[in-house]
Amino acid sequence: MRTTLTERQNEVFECIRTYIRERGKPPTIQEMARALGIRSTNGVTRHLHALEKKGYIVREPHTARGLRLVDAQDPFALDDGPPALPVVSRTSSRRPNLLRHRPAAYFNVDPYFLQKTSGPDGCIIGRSADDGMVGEGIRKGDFLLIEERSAQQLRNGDIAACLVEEELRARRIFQVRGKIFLRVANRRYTEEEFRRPDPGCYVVGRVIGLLRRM
Amino acid sequence: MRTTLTERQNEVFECIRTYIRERGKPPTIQEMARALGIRSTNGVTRHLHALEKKGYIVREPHTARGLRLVDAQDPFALDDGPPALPVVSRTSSRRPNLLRHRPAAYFNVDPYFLQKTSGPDGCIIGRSADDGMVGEGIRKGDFLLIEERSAQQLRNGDIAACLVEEELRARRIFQVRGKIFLRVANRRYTEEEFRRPDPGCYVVGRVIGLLRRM
DNA sequence: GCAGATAGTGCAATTATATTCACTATTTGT
DNA sequence: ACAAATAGTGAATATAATTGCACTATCTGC
Repeated sequence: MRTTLTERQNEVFECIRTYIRERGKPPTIQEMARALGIRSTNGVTRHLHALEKKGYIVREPHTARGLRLVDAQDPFALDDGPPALPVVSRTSSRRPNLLRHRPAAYFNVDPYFLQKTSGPDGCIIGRSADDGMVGEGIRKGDFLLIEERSAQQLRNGDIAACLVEEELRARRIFQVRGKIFLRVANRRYTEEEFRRPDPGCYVVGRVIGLLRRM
Repeated sequence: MRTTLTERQNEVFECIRTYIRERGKPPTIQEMARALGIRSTNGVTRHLHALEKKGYIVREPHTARGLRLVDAQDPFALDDGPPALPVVSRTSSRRPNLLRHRPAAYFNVDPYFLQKTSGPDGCIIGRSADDGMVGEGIRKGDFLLIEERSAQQLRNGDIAACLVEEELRARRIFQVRGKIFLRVANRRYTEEEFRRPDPGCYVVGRVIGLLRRM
């Protein structure tokens, strides 16, 4: 049924996804335990049960690395085509200039969704990395239409797309006295706070639309 | 290095590749033995040594499924252009044949969002008339990508787009004994129930995607 | 004829990995 | 106030998987 994930469960999921992308195979339970700072393999097992019940992974009992992401062909291969917006690939908040560097794909987006903006040039697409904004209808995996803007250009209460380390997150942004607050719309997640120039948080821009495949 | 493979070695390599494509992780040595009709794991190990020495795989000693193809990448892409889908205007459930009659607009939708379907021909766009599915991330005013299907073609639990009188609603559909149940994901809304041929309710199809302007 | 690559069998030793149980603690929904 | 979901520790156990050794057999080029 694909219910939403808790913050911790999302970390587990991302840990698996990262591992697969980097090493070409799913992690073992102990490797996950190490990566997540959990000292008991059973702790991880519980998370896996939860992820499986919620439909994010499929498990194959009694087999090493017996684990598959349901998300499936996530590396949506590079399809070229007519003018379109770049779908940014995973980028670190510490290297924001790489954002447009090597897009994972390009999506055709109808101009209707780009109204009010300066046009398609200043827009990119990114993928929501967690469920922090389910309360506002933004789910993990949704493609966010982002109008690139610096933090200074955003107003308090805008929905911003931010890179927090390796994750792209949609959040309501509030900026007060040199601090950035990223407010969530999901009780299982917590508000985050950053000092203004913080390499761990890069504001990509304002979220002006959303695309979802179901 | 990359010298050429013997016929048998190529069979081993293909066996690995197939396995990874189908199961999302590399095979164990015993699984390869079984698949190749070799009765001793050591027989396979020798092949793996050969493949590694020739540069076709990388091995990670002492780890389950500790194996990676050096090659990688089998891209998939089917692509035409950006099809334009009709955005249906207000229609009554009593005149479903007017659905495609005078579209309010056309949206270009990236083929990525139409994958898994028979193509753009059977798809239309409609606008969610209420907040009955906020719990699943669908809000009033969202544009629903709808794969046109009759009620019979939908499975219980699918998210369906239905015309209820003048309103287009997204709902989880369940059909039991000649009745249609439209389940909501919002506590403020109530489940609805219809007899199968009910002019007050017309099932347009399955919701396969979502577009939102913010 | 013979070294060297190729392709196996069968078994035992040793890790790696998954599973289960008992127990604690916090948060969330009703 | 209570049940259920969430998040964990720690230890014991069973199974899955890799590795190593000894031995056989067929090719190939020189």
